[in-house]
Amino acid sequence: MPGQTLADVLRARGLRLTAQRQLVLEAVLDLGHATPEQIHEKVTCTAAGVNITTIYRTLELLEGLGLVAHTHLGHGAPTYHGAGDRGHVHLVCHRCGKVDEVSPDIFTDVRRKLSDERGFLVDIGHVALFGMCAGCDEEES
Amino acid sequence: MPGQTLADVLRARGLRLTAQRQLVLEAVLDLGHATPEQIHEKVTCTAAGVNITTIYRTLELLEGLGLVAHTHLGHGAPTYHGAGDRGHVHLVCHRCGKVDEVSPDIFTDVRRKLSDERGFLVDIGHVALFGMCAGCDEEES
DNA sequence: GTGTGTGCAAACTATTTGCACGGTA
DNA sequence: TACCGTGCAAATAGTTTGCACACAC
Repeated sequence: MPGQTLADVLRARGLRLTAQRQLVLEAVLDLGHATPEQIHEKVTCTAAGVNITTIYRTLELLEGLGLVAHTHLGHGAPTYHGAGDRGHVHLVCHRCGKVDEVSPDIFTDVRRKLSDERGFLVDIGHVALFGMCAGCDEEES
Repeated sequence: MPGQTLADVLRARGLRLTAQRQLVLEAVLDLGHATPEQIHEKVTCTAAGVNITTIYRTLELLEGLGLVAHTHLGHGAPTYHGAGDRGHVHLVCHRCGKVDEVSPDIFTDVRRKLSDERGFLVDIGHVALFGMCAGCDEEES
């Protein structure tokens, strides 16, 4: 029950629970991967009149609260997803733009190597791999 | 001698060799990882008056010719590098913004797994991993 | 009632496009 | 000479900021 959690987290910091904040969080969790604009669209379906500015401000807030996280999936459109989804790696197709997810388990070795050899701690929730998906690969030929 | 190559590649497609194109390519190769703006700055040192528009158009052209490639390294700033550098993975520090590189060899297993299990072909030249570098990790505590 | 959150408009950054001139081939 | 490439200005997309009103507490 995300609504509960949101209220709690907000209250704990002396922040206010508003319809917009609930809607934005709900939209993010619901859409899975979404740009601010897509979230705006979704929210607008339920509550017309919510400003895109509010979407940006709310996303920033929710990210600060640790409820959502964002990833850069190319060109420049950041996409947001629930922070509970931490631990999924994005596969982005260059050709069709489709975004898929895989378990971060396949990264275990890479993480260890980078940590040992470089002291670099990979943030799995923020990883995106670009390439070509199965469908587009077939068409390619 | 990239200049030679550039001339050849351009001629082969009936395109023209211009000072701007040479300068942009040189800047990209020289800077290693650079945003369009940084490239513009660099080019401007040598030849003032080159328009940022030209930088964008030239980068697009050079990328089409396979001479340079770009990667998204966060927030939305695309960075360009020589296509000959194909096969390096970027490590981007969330904290200090530093960009490091590692050999793509560490990705061999991941690539194979994704290819086998998902049919997804990872474009190594386009990979960026986010996280925290050794230096920032020490300061963090 | 008080102060935070929102909407609106404008500013800003990054990038793209249209058009006329200049330079390469 | 012919046409590509460039510079300039304006358009566009994405995001941020300032300010006044409204609503959660």
